[in-house]
Amino acid sequence: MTDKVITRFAPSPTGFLHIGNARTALFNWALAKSMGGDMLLRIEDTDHERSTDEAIAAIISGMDWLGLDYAGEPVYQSKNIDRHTEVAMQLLAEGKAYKCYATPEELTTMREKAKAEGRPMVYDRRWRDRPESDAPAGAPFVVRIKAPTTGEIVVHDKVQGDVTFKAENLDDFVILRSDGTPTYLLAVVVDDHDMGVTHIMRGDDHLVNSARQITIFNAMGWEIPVMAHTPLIHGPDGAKLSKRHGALGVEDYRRMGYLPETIRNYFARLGWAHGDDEIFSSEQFIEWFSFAGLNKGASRIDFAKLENMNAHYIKACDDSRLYELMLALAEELDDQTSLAGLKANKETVIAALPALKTRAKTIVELVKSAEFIYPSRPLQYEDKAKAAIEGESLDILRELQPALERINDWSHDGIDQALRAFAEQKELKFGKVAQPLRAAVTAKNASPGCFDVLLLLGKEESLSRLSETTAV
RNA sequence: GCGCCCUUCGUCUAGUGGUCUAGGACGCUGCCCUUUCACGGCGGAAACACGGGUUCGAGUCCCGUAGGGCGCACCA
Repeated sequence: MTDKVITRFAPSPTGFLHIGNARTALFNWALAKSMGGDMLLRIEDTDHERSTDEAIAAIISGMDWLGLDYAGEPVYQSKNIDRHTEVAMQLLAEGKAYKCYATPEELTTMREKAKAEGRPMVYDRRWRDRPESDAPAGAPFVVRIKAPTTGEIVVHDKVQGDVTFKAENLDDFVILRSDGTPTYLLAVVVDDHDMGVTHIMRGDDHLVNSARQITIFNAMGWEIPVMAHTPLIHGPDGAKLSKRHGALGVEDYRRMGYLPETIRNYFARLGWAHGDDEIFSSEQFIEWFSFAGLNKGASRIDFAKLENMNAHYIKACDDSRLYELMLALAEELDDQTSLAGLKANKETVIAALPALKTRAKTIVELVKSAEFIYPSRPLQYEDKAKAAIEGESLDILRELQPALERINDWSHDGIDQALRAFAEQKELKFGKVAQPLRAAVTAKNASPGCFDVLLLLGKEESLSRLSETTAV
């Protein structure tokens, strides 16, 4: 039991589940699963200003959508504040931390001076060894930890290797604010320890934090968990992922029509590799996951590749599930027209899916491609479709109409034979007949093949649309 | 500015001193298939940031330079 691997995902609820955090969760999840352990979820909600119930719900639903499960109930950091404070007091009592009465102004001056002298901007420990009697009576104070003043702190990182920081560059950071509340640095260490976390994997923007937190682990005499800092993901332009890149939250990806398995596979592959494997299941990912496969440098999101992978998973997806996904998306995007059309034509849509699947990169595109099944009447022709049914093509369609009406066997073969016979009789290339017919019936310039479409719509509907077209 | 880290095709990456005239994937592109759009099949262009070492031999090890990233709060 004591050997069981425990990882944790610890997002702060600030609006949505950030895709970068989601990937961190994915890695933690895979790590835990691969070692027969569990991943825990901890909501870092100590910043009341920014934490909302909606944000917490977004994180949980995002995890759920991605299929990332965690053991037990989410832990809310805000509920452990008393415990964090208790630890701070213990450190204070043991002389491993001290009260600092430096004012904000003093700290600002300190930073400016350090900057001017080209030194790291660290607190100069002016209260570290001053006697309590020097304390200004009744003045506010913060509690700072006594960090090592000499030597070095080494983060033994499973991804980055040993990263060394000189003690002089890491100051005595605050663990308890002047209002008595614990800081993030303290809270995380206490929670990680109390939750029995054995492996901490987080973005490498936390590397310096880890060095500081090691100080707390040591001061408390707690075992330091295995640490791993994963590279960050950047936008297509190489800059830090931000709003202007468009898709930040996992919900954005869902709304853009990506499948959860695509997101899992793509983001697992981003910054991590198992040889040349590109497409793999979550089971394989878990089986293959190891720190060794992680890269050190940041990587950029490539939406073209993401789309390609999504197209792959759409093709592989079961038709009835795809239909449900289409419904859910139409609902989420409040696309009432599609929602009604999809619901009213469930059988036809599902029957059309095998042909539609190969043409869609996203569920959004898939929904759009199904529109020909339930078009508004009179038909609204897309420009290119209109061009395909003008002039001689319109004449051909008019002559074709009776030929189609005579078809008794409305099957793939039956339609095939009739159309080819018609083309041969008129001495037309087959495309001269099929292409206008397809455009006339779907009102689109891109759709499944002619036979597929006629078959899906049925004889009556097909002829109805055709006569509407030729009646112009 | 200070600290830490990173650097193979446009992008994601394989590569752990010889098998690298550097492999795969996406994208781009040529051809084939074809009733549109796609799918699919077969090809092509495309990279070891630069400069020094070490070594019989370097994409792989070391140093420097350049470029990039992250961090530098009584925020998390």
